[in-house]
Amino acid sequence: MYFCPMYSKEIIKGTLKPIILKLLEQEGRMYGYEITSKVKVLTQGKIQITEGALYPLLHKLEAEGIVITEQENIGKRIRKYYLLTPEGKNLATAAIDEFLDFMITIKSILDPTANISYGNAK
Amino acid sequence: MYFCPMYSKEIIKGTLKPIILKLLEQEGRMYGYEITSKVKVLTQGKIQITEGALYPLLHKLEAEGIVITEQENIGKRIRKYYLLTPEGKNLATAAIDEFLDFMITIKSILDPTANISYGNAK
DNA sequence: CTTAAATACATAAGAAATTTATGTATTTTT
DNA sequence: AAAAATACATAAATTTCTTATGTATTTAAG
Repeated sequence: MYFCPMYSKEIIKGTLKPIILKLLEQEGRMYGYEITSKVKVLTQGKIQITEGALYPLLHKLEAEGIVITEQENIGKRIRKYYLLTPEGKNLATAAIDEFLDFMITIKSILDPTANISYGNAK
Repeated sequence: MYFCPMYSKEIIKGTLKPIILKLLEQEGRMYGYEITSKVKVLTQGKIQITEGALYPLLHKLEAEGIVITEQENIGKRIRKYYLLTPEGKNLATAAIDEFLDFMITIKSILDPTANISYGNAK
């Protein structure tokens, strides 16, 4: 039985950052591998963040002061937790709100019927 | 009074193709400039497709057999209409469905509360 | 017990999508 | 008469992500 294929690659463009910021906002702190597995579970395998996309983005967010890191030793392995800075929290809220708003806009084009509302508008 | 700013650039990545395919499916045929203005109006200026993104994409869709063109002379100006081929219509339907599905998935992460449904699920 | 899979990080080369900039020319509005 | 809108187009640069590769530890499976 086959179900839940991954989305085509182009479609995910631009969504990684909001996803990561949302998860960090929600969970307080997360490490890289944890983010990929969490997203995989949450999306039933439909979104699989690649390491080549994740780690450079996390490093960039750190360089920009959006996140800070805490290292922990798990046995002989290193685990690097990422946390939002106060500035990062503001940015996260803004980025998530913008993305949700954006999705309403896109949906109004791609699925116009869904936009007809009678009294239960936002 | 200021409202309706444009979305940040990153956010729009990956949405151009589904938008164009949807509009062509809906309108039957459209020319490039018409697509940009229609999208601008539909989104209250929040999405402004740049020509540098639009035209190369339309040419690519043509090269791939997803659309065909019809030229018309408006005075001394040329207007190039784009139409979906039968193959393009199938692709359009698939791409739009995938995108709508993708948005449900993303929304379940970015706005988990919106996902709690009691009996009115799709 | 030893091999494969999972955990956990990282980076570099290349592809793809888009922005920014630039160009040409006509038509309409101010 | 000039500015803005219409209408196309392309090229260079940037951003974002994929693919590929690398290292090393820990757990599960055969």
